[in-house]
Amino acid sequence: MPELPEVEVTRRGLLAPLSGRTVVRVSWSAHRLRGPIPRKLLQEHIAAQQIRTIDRRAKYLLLRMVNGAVLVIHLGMTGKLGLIQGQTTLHKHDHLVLHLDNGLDVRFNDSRRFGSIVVWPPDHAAQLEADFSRKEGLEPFGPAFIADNLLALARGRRVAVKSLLMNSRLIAGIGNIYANEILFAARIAPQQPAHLLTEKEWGRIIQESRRILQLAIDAGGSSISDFLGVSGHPGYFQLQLAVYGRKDAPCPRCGQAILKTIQGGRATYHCPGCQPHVE
DNA sequence: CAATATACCTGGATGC
DNA sequence: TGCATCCAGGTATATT
Repeated sequence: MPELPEVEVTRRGLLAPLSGRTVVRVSWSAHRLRGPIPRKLLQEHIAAQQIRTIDRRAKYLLLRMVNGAVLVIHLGMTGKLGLIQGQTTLHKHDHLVLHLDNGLDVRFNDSRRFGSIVVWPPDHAAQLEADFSRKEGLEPFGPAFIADNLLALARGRRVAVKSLLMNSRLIAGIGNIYANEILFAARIAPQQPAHLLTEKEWGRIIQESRRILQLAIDAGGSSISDFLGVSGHPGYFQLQLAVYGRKDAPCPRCGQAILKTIQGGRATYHCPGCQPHVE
């Protein structure tokens, strides 16, 4: 579910309510997520500790504790973080609860359990973060997200430009919904081999990436099936989607029918009129 | 190395 | 109503 905008909306929703709060207790479900829940590390380094701030890298949230530990949370496909009164009954698929010193809970709910929870202990946090960050791609809002760098990344890669955009080791935060939308806005066919794109075309991808991701953040994210912000409110960017999920509907720009294809195993939407495939 | 397939899960939509 | 089937926003790992 959550791509960069949804993760960022979650971060912004949690930042003020959590900054300076103390996690008095941590509890968890019996299930594993993508990996096992690190019970011991949660107990040792997160319980009874104060939260300093929350950052985002790629689609990961980094809850930084005053003691130097970092709680790393990935929402997977169906993960949500909610802020709720502590006495509320646990819901199905609640897998982690941070009990705060003001009686509120932060609850991580994830039905498909594709999310992940990792703790970096204070002693090793800097090294672990450096190792982690090196494996993640360019941040779309970062200073290195420039045409020269994308041109270099694409050099020699015959893979479709959409697959390159979604490759998290190369570019961070862009998943299937926003890859489709960005390429539509940039008027580039998703199946275009990446190495054929010009510097000018990469420039359009950069500009449209930033514009669309920012619009989506401002709209509270996209609630396609079940994304909710921390207060339980949905996002509204799905109402502005031009191509994603709109097979056979008229293109908002030229009126031609939107095509749905499968590319790299993922549903791909584009307008054959506005995004011509050039060989 | 690059590209594709598969596995991890539940639940909602769809079709019979 | 029930049941089978397909599909879903991500990513790590295996396979070609």
